[in-house]
Amino acid sequence: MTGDSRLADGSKGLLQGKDRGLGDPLAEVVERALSRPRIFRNREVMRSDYVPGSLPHRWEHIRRLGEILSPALRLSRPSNVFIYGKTGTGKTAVVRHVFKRFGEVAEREGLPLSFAYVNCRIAGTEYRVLAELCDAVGVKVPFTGLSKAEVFSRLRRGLREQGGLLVACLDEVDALVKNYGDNLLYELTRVNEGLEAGGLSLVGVSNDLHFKELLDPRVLSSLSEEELVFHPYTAIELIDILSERAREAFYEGTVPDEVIRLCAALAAAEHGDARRAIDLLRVAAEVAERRGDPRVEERHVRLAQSLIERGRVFEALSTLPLHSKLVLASLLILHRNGVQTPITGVLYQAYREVCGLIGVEPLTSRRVSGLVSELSMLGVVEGEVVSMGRHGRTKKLRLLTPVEEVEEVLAGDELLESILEHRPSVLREVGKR
DNA sequence: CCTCCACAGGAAGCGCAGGAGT
DNA sequence: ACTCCTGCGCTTCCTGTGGAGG
Repeated sequence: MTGDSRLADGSKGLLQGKDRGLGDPLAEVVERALSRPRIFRNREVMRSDYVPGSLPHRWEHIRRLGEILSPALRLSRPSNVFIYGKTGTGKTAVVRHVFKRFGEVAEREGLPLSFAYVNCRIAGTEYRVLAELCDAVGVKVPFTGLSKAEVFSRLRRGLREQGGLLVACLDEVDALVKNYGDNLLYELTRVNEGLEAGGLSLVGVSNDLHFKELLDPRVLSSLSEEELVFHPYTAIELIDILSERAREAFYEGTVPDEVIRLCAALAAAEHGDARRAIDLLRVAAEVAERRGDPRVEERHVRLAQSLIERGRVFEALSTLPLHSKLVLASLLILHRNGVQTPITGVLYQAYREVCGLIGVEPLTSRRVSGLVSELSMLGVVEGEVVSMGRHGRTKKLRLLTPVEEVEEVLAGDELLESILEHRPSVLREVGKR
């Protein structure tokens, strides 16, 4: 994910010493690794998918969710719950915490009760969400090949035959609904009809506060029989969270309070995202450890901040499909030639030329405009719709990512590297205006 | 005030891949 | 071998629109 150690390494540094040639190239690395002052006691604790034993400042939410779901322990179907709040406010952690505890109880008491956690954005499609739910009730379905209706009826049958309860958390449901509409949710909220014993309870989780507006009123009322709202953490709360993690993750005295306060303050400034705060502290500690410094300091945090940012950009850009890269390359070429904010038409022409240079069939303008929107959702470019009167209505595009970073990514690709020096003929027309 | 440009962006549908069932 | 299903990337066709210039 963001700022992982591969990126934090700075691969350039690794290459520089490669030809010294004498002896065992690993000897020094091994020695340094063993002798270096250690900062991490337990790295796991700082990972983003770690479920902590206690969640500071979320006791109330845990208790509420526990109360709502508690009928499950008596094998009666709990109300559906809808949870919303921004990223990194502890929604997922709270749900997982409650699921884990209840799961333990169910197992101890031998209750026919199971808990499923599905991240809809990662699952990606309605089919895969359904497949994961099936999996949770012990029904095996193939990756693909069945109609959704078939998978759905198998889920139903599974629930009926098992006669138990399934409490399913659909994390990031907004992603599902935005792409596929609320059909699946509607079906799922109705799955209990005609089941005498057992059934399905849903815990919907969304980052998007306006998500409710996308839902059919019937789905909404059934999904949010209960509601929980998570507010962003304040800087003070983040300090507690980080301190608690730090106590487990690091050796004593290696992470001073002011470092924690800095990480908390930086993350609080960006919507109180606890995950960001934890990532920042983790990467800062990794930087310090790699440099052989005995403790984490402010400069490590600053460095971590830029590493995470660059890592995110690099990751996002280098995994882009070919034509998105070509669009980006076109934008870069125009930028290099002094056109910082080209309009759609100019970009598309430059793109077609670029395609011609490397012998790739260009996509239609409609598709390219879609790619541009994707890039702008990634925060790589910015598009502002402007009206130029007689000259129509179009979009002014601008690179948001620093040029050098885009160059770095594109230059890594042989095919693209060769076109970056191109001087598009569109420029002449642009010059005329 | 009206026109009309140069697109934005929605809707629908196509062809293909990957896979299941028969 | 054949049919049927979904997802995906894409094209085609379309309607909508802010405002400079007439």
